[in-house]
Amino acid sequence: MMMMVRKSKGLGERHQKILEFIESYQREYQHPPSIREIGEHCKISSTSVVNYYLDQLEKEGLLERDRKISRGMRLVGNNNPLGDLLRVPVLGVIQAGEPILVPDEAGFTPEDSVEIATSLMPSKEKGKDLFALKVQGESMIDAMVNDGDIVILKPVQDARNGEMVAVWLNERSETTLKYYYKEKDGYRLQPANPQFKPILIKKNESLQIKGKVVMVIRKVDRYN
DNA sequence: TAGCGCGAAACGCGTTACTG
DNA sequence: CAGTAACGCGTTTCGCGCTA
Repeated sequence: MMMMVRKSKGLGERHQKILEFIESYQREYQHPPSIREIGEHCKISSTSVVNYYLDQLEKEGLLERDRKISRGMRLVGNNNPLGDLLRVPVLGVIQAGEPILVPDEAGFTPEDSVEIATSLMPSKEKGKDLFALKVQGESMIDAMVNDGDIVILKPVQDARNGEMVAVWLNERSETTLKYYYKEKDGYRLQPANPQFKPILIKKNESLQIKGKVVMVIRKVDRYN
């Protein structure tokens, strides 16, 4: 006998509508909608039904849910052509110009986070506990790192010469973003902007590498 | 009859706002 | 400043109508 019933796979009208709504809501508000908001928009009067559909979408692999957190849902699959997003915490601001004092003893203050598509990442860095810093200053301008950009870093203790790193200068209580070179009598922190002089660290001063830059998110100023 | 699609309402829990 | 009321939100339970 013929049936017009939905197959167990495949999406019904409401599934589609919910997905579209989540997507557009997310674009507008930068976070997912609540169950009640979905219901309201999709003409579903009961939260249990929305939950019911979200469960199904999750089973279909179109949605990920985190039940610990309210609004804990995320679209996956073809809805995001770039692939999964990785949330990277922005731990604070780092100087790429003259190094300056930083507010707390850890060197960084938690602030915000950015999402980057894993498909854009160097594959070896995936899954590491990366962190991000907002760049202030222009000493790395020739390395395509500008004031206001965000750099993604991998936490490391050592770096090879020529790598761009975030370092903590113990004796000076300062952080800075520079190219790293180890030399006979200490370290040289080289800016990429010829207008800035390298910072020379003598052997008796200590320096702590916080991480090396694996990716740069450029800020494009469209207002001038 | 069993299972699905759906709705109403109660419930639980964390956060925010108010108040003495 | 503690106590509590209000709120936002997700989860659970129950029940109804339909159909295979």
